[in-house]
Amino acid sequence: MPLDRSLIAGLPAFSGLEGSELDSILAQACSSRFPRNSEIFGQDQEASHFFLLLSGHIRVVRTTPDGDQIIARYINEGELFGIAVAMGRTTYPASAVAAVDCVALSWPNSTWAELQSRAPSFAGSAYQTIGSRLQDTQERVVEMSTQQVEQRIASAVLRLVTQSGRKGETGIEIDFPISRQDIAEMTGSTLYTVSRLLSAWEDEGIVRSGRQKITVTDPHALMLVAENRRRR
Amino acid sequence: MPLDRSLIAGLPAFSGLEGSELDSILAQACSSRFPRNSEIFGQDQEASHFFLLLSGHIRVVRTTPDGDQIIARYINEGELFGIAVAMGRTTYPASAVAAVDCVALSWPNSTWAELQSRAPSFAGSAYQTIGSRLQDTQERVVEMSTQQVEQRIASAVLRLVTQSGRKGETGIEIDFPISRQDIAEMTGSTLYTVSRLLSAWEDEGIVRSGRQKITVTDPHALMLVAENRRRR
DNA sequence: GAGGCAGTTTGCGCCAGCGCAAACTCCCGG
DNA sequence: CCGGGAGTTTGCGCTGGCGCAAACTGCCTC
Repeated sequence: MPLDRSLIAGLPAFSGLEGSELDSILAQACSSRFPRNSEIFGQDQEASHFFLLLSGHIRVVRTTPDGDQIIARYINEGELFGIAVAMGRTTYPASAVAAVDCVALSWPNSTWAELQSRAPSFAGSAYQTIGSRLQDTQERVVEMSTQQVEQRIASAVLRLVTQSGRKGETGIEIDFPISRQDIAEMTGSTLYTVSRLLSAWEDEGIVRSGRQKITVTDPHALMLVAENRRRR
Repeated sequence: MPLDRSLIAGLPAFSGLEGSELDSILAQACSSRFPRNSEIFGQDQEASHFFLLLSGHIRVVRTTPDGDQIIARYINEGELFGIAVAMGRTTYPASAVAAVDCVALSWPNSTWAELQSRAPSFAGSAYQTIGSRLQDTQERVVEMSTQQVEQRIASAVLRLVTQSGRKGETGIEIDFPISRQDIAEMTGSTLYTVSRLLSAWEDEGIVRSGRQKITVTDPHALMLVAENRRRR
């Protein structure tokens, strides 16, 4: 089945391209479904494709030699991922796992060079993506170096909520299942500490949370926690 | 004074370029001296130029709103830095300070687009630089999340020694002045802890260290420390 | 609707690493 | 050669956050 250009026309990665360009880019792409918890590519695997997430949420995970896992980031709808080719890498530096059922476009890496010359604005947006991920990661290093666990966890939850939030009954909720363990792996802490803090915040009326679910009821108060300015 | 192409001909960033191309790239560049401890550009400053370090060592520093400093990385001879333009940024995300007297080439950002089309392999190497910095930074996040302070500091010293090492009398030494505080800012620890560990390692015969100076006498033993495999 | 499993909560004890304070040492400039 | 300041060392006490263990809870399957 042919892919419709309306799938991608609105995305920033494709802004400034002609409709006909879009069609020819799409002609080389392939659309796939990835069920929840399936692996889209694995760490250190030969990089063969790059991807664009059409719908769903993806967890990017790095695993250390002795089995510790770290969540590098979550990918949201409309974002590029697996763009090892744009960094001149031949393997994926982390694995990508569908946090919910996902649909993604993929292109063989061999199309990168041609795409870059035919649609430089597309390549440019890939480079910008990498640049902003470098910024985010640096920011994370700064947080881990200077802030204590409570602030880091508050920041992480805020980021999740603003980037992947959905309006719910009582506040903004993270719109994919996320466990205490996941938050721990994003913040360099432990599932126990995350659980204790979420409980404490719930007592203060800042969040409501349950099994793989977090709703922020008072974002402003959570910002104060993240900045270590909350009065207790 | 005209710049000689031999300055840059050997650098990976310029591999695969004609001599005449080199000359025309150099014609747009400007060479500057930066005395030790001077600032080359400041964090959040409008990005006007990108740079190539010809000689010396540069410290890239991020400062938080409440005054904490983090060393993001050190730049060695032959490396690009300040390439905000390649990431589509308009400001420098960190400041750059000369760790020793330095000489660097600089180009106005306005030359980037032209350079990219005339010497795509040069631009490509800039993108690769950004990609590998992203990898390094992710690696640092993983270390900070999973390893304890002693291992992180050992890894940091090893990295400094392999990237900026110089053979000395009794071992390999870091060839620019570096304080306990600097190491603390690279590893998310404190100058006290760094000092204590260096003292302990000195007792074990792994390093020798003094004022702003570190010499690794037994790199293999230090690797064991970094991997948490040393027998005590 | 009855398990059962995956995820969560909470008590408890512990220790790695922080951070102050004070002393020390080395280097540099005059 | 002397003085001062920057960088370093070390003792000491404290505590944030870890990590085990055990109980609990809610969801999904059969």
